[in-house]
Amino acid sequence: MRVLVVEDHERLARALAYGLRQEGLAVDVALDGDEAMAHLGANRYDVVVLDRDLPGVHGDDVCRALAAERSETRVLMLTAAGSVKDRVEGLGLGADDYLAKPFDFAELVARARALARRSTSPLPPSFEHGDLSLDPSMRVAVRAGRRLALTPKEFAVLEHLLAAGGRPVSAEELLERVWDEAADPFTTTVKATVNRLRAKLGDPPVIDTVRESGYRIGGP
Amino acid sequence: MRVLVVEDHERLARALAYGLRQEGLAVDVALDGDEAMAHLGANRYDVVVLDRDLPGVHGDDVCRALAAERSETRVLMLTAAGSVKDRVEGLGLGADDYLAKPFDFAELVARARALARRSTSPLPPSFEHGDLSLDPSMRVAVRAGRRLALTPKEFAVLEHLLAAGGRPVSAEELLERVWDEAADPFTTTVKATVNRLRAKLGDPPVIDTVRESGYRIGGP
DNA sequence: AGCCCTTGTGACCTGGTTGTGACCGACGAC
DNA sequence: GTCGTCGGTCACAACCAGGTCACAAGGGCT
Repeated sequence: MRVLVVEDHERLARALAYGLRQEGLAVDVALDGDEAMAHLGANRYDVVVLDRDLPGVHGDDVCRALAAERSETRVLMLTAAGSVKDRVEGLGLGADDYLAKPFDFAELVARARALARRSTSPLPPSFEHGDLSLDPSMRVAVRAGRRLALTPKEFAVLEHLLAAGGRPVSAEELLERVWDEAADPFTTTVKATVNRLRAKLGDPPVIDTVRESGYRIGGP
Repeated sequence: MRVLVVEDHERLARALAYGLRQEGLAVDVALDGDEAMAHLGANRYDVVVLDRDLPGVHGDDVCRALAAERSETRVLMLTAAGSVKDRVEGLGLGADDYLAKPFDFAELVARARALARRSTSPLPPSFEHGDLSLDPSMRVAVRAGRRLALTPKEFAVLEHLLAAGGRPVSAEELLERVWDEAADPFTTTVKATVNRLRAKLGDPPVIDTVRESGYRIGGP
């Protein structure tokens, strides 16, 4: 677990770093806002312990910057002022937690740990093929930089073809996967849908036909 | 944003629920630990405001149970005792934040919001999208320099769509997150609310419809 | 009490999506 | 070359997800 301590009082900064290291955390120190920004640009931290009153770039601005780039890094803000108003303000800025000086050191550690505990987010799968990309979770398909307006069926068919990764997919398989169990194998539905899909995909062609076997995504 | 209030003093529970609803949150109430577990099993909450002293299943146990199943739900613990020792203990149990009675209501709300923000993904305290900006903590939405008069439900829906960051959000998901348990899944409520929201947002359109997938914030 | 704002509700409308069959065109077998 | 088969193309109609609207219940505020 990696922590950045941002605190302009050098004495306090050292004490914090020492204490946190004793707890088994990896700690870097920044003595002002600019230094903090530099560290944050260079490394990935789980938690930033951030003094609000800083020379140079203000603590609030560091906080805002992190929020603006949707960083994974959590912010635990420290402040001299302990009034309720300040606390609410700090949380409003995008801080994830707030501690007023003077604080108990055990509490600081406990809070830092609580913040770091769940800071991971899984990446959704998406497909790329040449100038075509498709993101199922976003429900977005892009060809050559242009967003495609695909209908649900078209999107689902394209998704399956991409997921097959070049393997030919038969009409029966598509019927089974994309359509529901009421699928009538003797209709021309798949043909029609693929036809419309191809039209929307434009040139050069993406979907090849393999006679007797079905459709597949063409070579790059 | 969906919240479960667990508090055995009915009077306080009602007051909390009322106040949080005023803030535009969807609130359910449980009056003891067993009720709490039942609610937690049935629904997905962003935050649980949890009294520590409870009849039946103790607050600490509710907390442990959530921690054990690595739930996404954040716990904001309330306690009569305000000593530092208690606070550390609470955090150690898996609570994400801790508030001693008597507490300031504005702070409770701010902390609940901050916790909820963490639970979905690390989100900035405010959203910007084109000429639209929205600040949840201030409950202010602005389009093209003009402040929008949004109702609580409209605001919450817009907030969720912005928080989803372009991912389509289904009507079910919105019902689940913005409305509380009293919501009837077979009604046209979401449609109507989105309709009114669109009208207030004006042109050009901000909310796209993705057929069979839901609504999403449109392209930049 | 009376007013107004918010929200829920159902009826109705609408346009895109999809299924369908007729027809066409390409390719391979002989 | 001729034929047969498979796949492509097209226009059309039905369907249904979603949009719109008016109204009413509920609750807060004066």
